[in-house]
Amino acid sequence: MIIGEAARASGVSAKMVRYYESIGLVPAVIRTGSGYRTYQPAEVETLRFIRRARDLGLSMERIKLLVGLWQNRERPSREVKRIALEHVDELRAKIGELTAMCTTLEQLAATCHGDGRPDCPILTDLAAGGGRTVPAVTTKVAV
Amino acid sequence: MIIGEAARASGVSAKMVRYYESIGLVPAVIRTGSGYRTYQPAEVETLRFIRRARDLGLSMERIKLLVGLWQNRERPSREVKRIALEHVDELRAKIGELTAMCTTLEQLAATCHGDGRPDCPILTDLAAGGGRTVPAVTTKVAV
DNA sequence: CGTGGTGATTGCCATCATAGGAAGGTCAAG
DNA sequence: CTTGACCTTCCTATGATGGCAATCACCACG
Repeated sequence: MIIGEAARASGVSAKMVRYYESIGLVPAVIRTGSGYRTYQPAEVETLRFIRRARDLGLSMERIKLLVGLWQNRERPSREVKRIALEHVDELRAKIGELTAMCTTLEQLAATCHGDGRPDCPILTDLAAGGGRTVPAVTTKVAV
Repeated sequence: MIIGEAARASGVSAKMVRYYESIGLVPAVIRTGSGYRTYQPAEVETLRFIRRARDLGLSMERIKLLVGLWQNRERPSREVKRIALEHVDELRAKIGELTAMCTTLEQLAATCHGDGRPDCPILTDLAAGGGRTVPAVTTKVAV
């Protein structure tokens, strides 16, 4: 299989396949005489694994760990679970942040009549400081 | 006021103040003879406005619109409300995505015994395809 | 055997908002 | 005058991906 076929079979774009190889997430594969990358079923499966992990919002760093654990038959499941739960914690934190923002904005919007008149509590609040906004604690979870 | 003072007074870093100027979010300010940017109270207030909008997770694009509306005394509050509600919709969508990911991962983690044994349903599921994962619909809301 | 079309290769640029640093100029206090 | 804090511009990096361009490889058809 060459890269386009492996891409279709795994759901990872050819571009991303090369990128994953360049950052060492997957090892370099065997090339044909003319330089085309060739993929074995096991390598396609790894790509699919990575794709699903990304769909769950895991960072490259954690996916790297998981791929390593996945390919090691001796791994303790404790490790895998720990990584998964760390990610769950981050997801929850992020959800909390977004929810707080959403709530604040909804409240502001609710008090804005939203017609042709210029006075607007949303702008007033942004200008004055609205002490109830939650500062954005930037985390790494971005999907 | 020079940039460091304006930064402290507004909560926006000096670095970001220059960046906002470079992208046209705020107009260029008057310089001293030696090239230092000088800030008037009104300009500091604008920076504070921007900072609060960012704390609510608004994109630069929307903040640009809001700053324009804020400085226009004739604006219809309808416009402001529309922008705010668009952002609320995006926040809700993002929260939904993250929640789905979180739920999936929590369920997987719950079925993993997490001890020294190597068998792990989390890895099994990632490898096999776990049809209940929600594909990551990338939106622009990232805080 | 030539040619056309599809797909591979590498490499560079862009995103978005922010952080860090280097190299050099400016200013106020000691 | 020196020191140190501050300013200036420019460059680089982040994370994951998309896009573009030049060049090359392959297959099928005439």
